[in-house]
Amino acid sequence: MKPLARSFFKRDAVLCARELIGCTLGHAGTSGVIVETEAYAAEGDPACHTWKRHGARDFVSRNDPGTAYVYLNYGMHWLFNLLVKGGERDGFVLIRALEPLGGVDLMKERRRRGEVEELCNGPAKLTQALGITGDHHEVDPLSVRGWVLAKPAKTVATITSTRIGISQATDYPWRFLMKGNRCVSFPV
DNA sequence: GGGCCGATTAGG
DNA sequence: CTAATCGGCCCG
Repeated sequence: MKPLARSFFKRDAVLCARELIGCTLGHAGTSGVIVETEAYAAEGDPACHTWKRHGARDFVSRNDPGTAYVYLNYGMHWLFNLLVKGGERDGFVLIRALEPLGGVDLMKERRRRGEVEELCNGPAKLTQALGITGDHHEVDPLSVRGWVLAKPAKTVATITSTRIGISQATDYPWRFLMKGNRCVSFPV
């Protein structure tokens, strides 16, 4: 397990989303293996925030690759993305599910419920379990203390499907899951 | 300023 | 199936 380099986020956003499967994400005493992601492209993707929001476009131009893009959805759920920039396609990778690894008791405390496999099997569940909020918007996990972002020793088998929970560009095959993992949000 | 909508979740 | 709950966007 090696820490991800800045260059990991300096390439095609869709490729990056696929390669994040199997990587470890950690924050504030908790960590998990990334088992589900989705890619959103800064250009030409109606489902990406950059399509409508000036603020999102500004975020892309202002920040370095690897920076966290955290936003509030439905007025109550924080969703965690990583900025990909400087490669073929700029964009974001939404982290949608983790397999809990470390600090499981702390996760349960923060979530106040759940079987281990339901602690992080959704984009808003995992931010709650890892203690990620709007305070972490625009922070850089690659250089800020308390964060872990690391690569697995071996490559993992992934499954590709269309993105879920959106109403625009529903046919893009930009959702990635770890093959056979039970901690994904909605199994294919 | 008002109305609408959403990359979701838990509970009935 | 729906309520919860609020920032950003589009009007006007």
